[in-house]
Amino acid sequence: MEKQTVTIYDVAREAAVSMATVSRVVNGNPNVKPATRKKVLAVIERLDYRPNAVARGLASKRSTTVGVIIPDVTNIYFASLARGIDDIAMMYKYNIILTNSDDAGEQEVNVLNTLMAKQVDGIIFMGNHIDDKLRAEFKRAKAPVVLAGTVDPQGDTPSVNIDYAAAVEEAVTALIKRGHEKIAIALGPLSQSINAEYRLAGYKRALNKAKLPYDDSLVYEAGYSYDAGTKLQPVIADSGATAVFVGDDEMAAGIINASVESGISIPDDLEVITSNDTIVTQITRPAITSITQPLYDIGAVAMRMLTKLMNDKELDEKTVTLPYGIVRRASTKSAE
Amino acid sequence: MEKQTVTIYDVAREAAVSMATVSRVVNGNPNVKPATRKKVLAVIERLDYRPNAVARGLASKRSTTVGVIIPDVTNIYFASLARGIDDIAMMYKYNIILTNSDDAGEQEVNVLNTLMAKQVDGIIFMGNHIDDKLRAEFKRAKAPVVLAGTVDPQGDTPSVNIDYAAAVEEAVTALIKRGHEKIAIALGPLSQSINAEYRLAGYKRALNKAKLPYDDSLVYEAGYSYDAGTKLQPVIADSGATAVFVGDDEMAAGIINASVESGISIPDDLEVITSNDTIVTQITRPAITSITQPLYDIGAVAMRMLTKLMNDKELDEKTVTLPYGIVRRASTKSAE
DNA sequence: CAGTTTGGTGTAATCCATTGCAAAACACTC
DNA sequence: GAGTGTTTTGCAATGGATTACACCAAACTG
Repeated sequence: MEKQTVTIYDVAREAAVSMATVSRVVNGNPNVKPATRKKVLAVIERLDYRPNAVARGLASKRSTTVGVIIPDVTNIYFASLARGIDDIAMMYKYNIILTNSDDAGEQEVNVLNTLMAKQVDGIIFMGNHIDDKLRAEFKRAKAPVVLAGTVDPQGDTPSVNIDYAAAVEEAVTALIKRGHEKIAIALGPLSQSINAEYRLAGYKRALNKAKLPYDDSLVYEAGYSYDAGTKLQPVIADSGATAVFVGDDEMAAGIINASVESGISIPDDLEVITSNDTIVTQITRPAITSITQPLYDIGAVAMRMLTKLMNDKELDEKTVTLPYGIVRRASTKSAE
Repeated sequence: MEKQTVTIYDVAREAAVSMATVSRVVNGNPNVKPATRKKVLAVIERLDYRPNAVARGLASKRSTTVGVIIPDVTNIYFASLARGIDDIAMMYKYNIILTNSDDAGEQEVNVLNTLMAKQVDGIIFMGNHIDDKLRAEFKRAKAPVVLAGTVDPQGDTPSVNIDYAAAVEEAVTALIKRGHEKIAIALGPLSQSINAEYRLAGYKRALNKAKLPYDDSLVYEAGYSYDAGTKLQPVIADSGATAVFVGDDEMAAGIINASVESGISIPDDLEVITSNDTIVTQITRPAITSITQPLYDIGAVAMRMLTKLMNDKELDEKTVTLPYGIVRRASTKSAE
């Protein structure tokens, strides 16, 4: 017993009007006589008619669907952006096709092509690195692309971010002011521009302004995970650094716990500042001082921009920079 | 300068064959002479033709898209399931339309209807409670539905879970064996069957078997969040309970931190066991003993079941129960 | 009151593929 | 070379909407 589908044609017949009129009623086109509208709506109600979005998409060339590429949904940072994206998308009646890319270039390109095949009206891309191949794909795409929480040093693609370099600079400068001279920095892969070209640059700038020497051996590269942090901690301890800036909250949590366990007092022996202000920063003991970012808003603003682009409107600014802050918790000493 | 689209018709013309043949080549239909196939593939390559998935969906009545309803992507528990779902979906060439429901019945129904309008081939539903309204919608849907990490006490809908009641019973029994007589239980809303009909039932069973009295006032209802945990902690402390089972990891983290801060020693004064073994359980100090669940697999198995249903195959079992475990960490004393 | 707008509705083309059926092409057999 | 059986291929219907265009009727204009 196949579940049969009610089509616009059925409605037209029952209501004794043409398909065009039914379509107008469904789409809220004002050029329909109120009496006709009422009659059609009654039939729609009676037959429980629901427009087929696929057919609609084919005819109108708009799928009211946007593609979202995310490195990993289980990463709280990106998941928070995704939440902002979805909420705004829903507000504008768009749906989200969400796909994990694992930050892998090849996979990103693949996914992008699948999304284009599905005729998404736009794409929001999240990732840690944009390379030429990706840029080329973005150009090739018929749909607009917006980057969320993702930097493209070349700035071709519209994007929403905070000023990572300035945030790191401010955080590190605060450490310097408290007298630290050996400040380590633990980041994700330096092959990713967010780390190499923004965070590290901010760190260098802070050192520079304070006329402190930049020392390669205080720069650490690790994975974005708790375990990576615990493994990295002894190395940092050996370096003699008295403070560390960390590029990922889970990594920072790993460093904190491993430090405490090996008898290092935080913040007395080592001050720690991290980057994303996720819930993790409140759970550790001591809790972690962090750069704060409007995560939800980064996603939300990116989606708002995308809706504009999808409707062929101009963007006020192509590269949006939202404000960041720094929230002090117990992993750093109070400023004097 | 409109970006023009290459259609199957263009390919057919250029290759001097019919659309049907092109379609066969694209879909890997074996009834094509190798020479023809090669010729068509060459043209496809040259024109950079990519099939329009929407048109394909309309003609074939399959969208190769599945809907996924999730309470909140930023919840690590559900996000982990989603990751399993997406990986398997991708393996079977399906895409995921992901939508947040906030666990709100009305929103869930809405979203379900939108997904059906988009002609998804199947739906994976995650949530904390299934009511009659939802069950009715599931029946009405033309596409199969599978529940992931979500119980339906009536068991109409295929689902993948662990045996929550047994897990809680085992955890609480272990506490009882260590001599606890006043064991509190902190859960999410009791209006949700996972809490009222499974976790609480397991708790009662454990007490029952040990002939301990069941005391209403040791049952706490709170939100699934860190803050809810910190707020709940003083109440638990006042109850005189010497151990507590918690239904959510973030809530447990809140209870732990608030306890430690108010001078309560964990596990000496209060033992804590939680439910989901997310990364949070490793980050707190003490780390939290937890029921372990194969989160990724719950999602993955659910998606596998859905692919079977979408291809009209029979399910071996409709209600799949995956194994759980209990991992001891520092928030409980070692068993003697 | 003829002439022009405007409003409401229908006709039919279009969107881009899939697919059942029929025909053509080819290979064999006797 | 006719007859039979397979492969290949094409024709054309189909899926369920949107939308340009045409048309008629009602309302307005001077």
